[in-house]
Amino acid sequence: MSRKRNTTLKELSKELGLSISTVSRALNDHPDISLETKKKVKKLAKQMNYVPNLFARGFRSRETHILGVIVPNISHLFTSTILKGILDEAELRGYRVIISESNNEETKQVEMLNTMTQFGVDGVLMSLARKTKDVEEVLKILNRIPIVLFDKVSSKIPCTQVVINEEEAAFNAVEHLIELGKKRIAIIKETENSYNSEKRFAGYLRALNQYNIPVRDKLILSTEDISLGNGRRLANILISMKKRPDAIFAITDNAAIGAIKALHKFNIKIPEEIAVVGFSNSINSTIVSPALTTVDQPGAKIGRTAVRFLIQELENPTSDVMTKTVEIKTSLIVRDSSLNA
Amino acid sequence: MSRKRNTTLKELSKELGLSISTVSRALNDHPDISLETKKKVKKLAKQMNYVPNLFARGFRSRETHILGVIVPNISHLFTSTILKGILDEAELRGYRVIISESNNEETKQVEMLNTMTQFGVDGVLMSLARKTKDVEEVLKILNRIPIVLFDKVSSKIPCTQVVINEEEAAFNAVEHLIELGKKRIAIIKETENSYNSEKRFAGYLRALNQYNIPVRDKLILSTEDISLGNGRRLANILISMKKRPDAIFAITDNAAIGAIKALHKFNIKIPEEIAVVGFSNSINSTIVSPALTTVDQPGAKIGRTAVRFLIQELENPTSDVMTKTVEIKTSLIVRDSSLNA
DNA sequence: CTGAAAGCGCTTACAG
DNA sequence: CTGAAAGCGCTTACAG
Repeated sequence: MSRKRNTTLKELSKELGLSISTVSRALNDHPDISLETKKKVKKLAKQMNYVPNLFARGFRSRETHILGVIVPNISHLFTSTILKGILDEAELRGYRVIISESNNEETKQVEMLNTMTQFGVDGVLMSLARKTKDVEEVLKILNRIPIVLFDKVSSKIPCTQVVINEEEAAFNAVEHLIELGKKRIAIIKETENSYNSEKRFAGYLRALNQYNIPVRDKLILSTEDISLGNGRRLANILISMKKRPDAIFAITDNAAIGAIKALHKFNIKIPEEIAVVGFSNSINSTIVSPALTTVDQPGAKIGRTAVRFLIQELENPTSDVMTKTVEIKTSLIVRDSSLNA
Repeated sequence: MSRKRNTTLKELSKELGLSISTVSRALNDHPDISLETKKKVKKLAKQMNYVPNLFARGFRSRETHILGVIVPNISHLFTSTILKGILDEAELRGYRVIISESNNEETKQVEMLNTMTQFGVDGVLMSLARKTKDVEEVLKILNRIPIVLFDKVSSKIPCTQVVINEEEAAFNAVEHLIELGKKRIAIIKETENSYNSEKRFAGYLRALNQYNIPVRDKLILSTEDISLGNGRRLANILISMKKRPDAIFAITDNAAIGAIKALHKFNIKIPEEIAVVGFSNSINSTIVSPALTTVDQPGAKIGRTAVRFLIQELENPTSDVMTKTVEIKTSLIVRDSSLNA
């Protein structure tokens, strides 16, 4: 099938007997051009199905109006919700979005960052790969184009960072358990000191301290990979204790759901004997029974906010280095796993 | 923060005292250039952190190596799994991917298609918006660049289509229920004749016919929006029948899960009294209890296949119009909702 | 083996 | 009000 080539300004100008410049100006509603000419030009343009080659335009102005997005894993519900927000907001503002995955590999992340700049993206939105240690390469790119980090961020990279109020969210979750009368509140967190895990743990500690509840090391469990399986495994450890906890705060929904499954096996009543709270408000949290109390993270809002800050930076290049951290508010969704305790 | 501009060939050539052409050729390993020159050039290029401007390159060759992707909704797990496959395969073959959403609106779909061509994407991968009726505009675009459809497709668009074996998958699911000894098998499907719903319904009918089981209109329920809530609602109708069905085949997991929740409320034993089978193998299907028997759709494979066909078409533009339909095999995952019945 | 020049499609300062 | 020309960064046929 032979493809039609796109109509160009040249073709239009030849057809009209006008210069390319005039045609270009007419289409862009330049004030110099007479109304009559504009009409004529626009009419033919429509007829010949003219679409401007944005590539050529961007090439000249050194602006592509393309934003790069790098995330660890696109098929994570929370991530794709953020992406939705990014797409919406970008489109609204006339930007296109190129998305790629780092698969949580630091080398891949740097590689993607490099090809993105090669492609001439105007800026990059990025959620860091797990265990990103060496930020040298990222800083190099940051010298060339603006970057805005979201969700998985790092204080080692001086740029705008959009996150949820992790610490406060965790505090609220644990406070909720305390208000329920729970005293022995276990936490399931990550071994590695990821930004998110650390903050949520800090919130947990602050809540206990504020309510004068002793922090018990035995009730603080960690796992490398905070999955459903590991949630189940760690919950089993908690269940086997002589003095069981009366609540479990897992820093992800999946781990919380694993815990629920484990409690179920042992016929432990949720929330009467042990209440469970998760983090994310994933779809699963409504499917599991009892439905899971969890922290709702407004993904789309995070995405939209990140785009807004990036574009602001792009369109005001004179402003100072942006290094602010923007916190998006979360809310606790109380469901059966911690109700009527 | 003042941004460093990217190094250009011009800068390199000035520094080296060579012409731009020579530098370009050296970097591209043109056989004409002496090894010595190549070494010198490459060394400086690395030193000065030179990255070719792919934009300029693509602009000249009229190939951007960017693929456009349009999906109804990115934050659908199945969709994002397909996207994962698309990203992987595209990257492997040196293509970038621009993603956008149609939000299931036909006008938005056309709009996205237009801006994508404006952007100069080499080709488009698309899953159609629900109820896409007017394919005129799509055909117009198809005259300019190749399109490959996946998942939500339409026979009205003459191009390569990548789908799962919907009909056979549904057949297998229903056959499985029949082999369990079920005789009154209800189906929950979509009102509207979407490609997927129609095919799955056809598979259902074929299975019943093949096993000489009468098709009962009362057991065929439809809903506009095949959601969890509607699954629950329709299941309630089935439950209230004098002669209840002994199995429910819902054409989506969500609807199946809704059905399970409804059965649960009425203390109906699953699968002994009523078995349930879904379609998608979403994460939820393992979270719900009993775990749901469902059809696994290899999303990543669909994505990868679609990319492969598109690129093949791009790189062999001489070949005839491509209109083949590629079917990706699914498999039935049997879980507790239909086990030991 | 290397260079000067044209051209991809567009915009825009400069002339008229 | 309109046009000729330069230029964005690159590749490549044409000369030498």
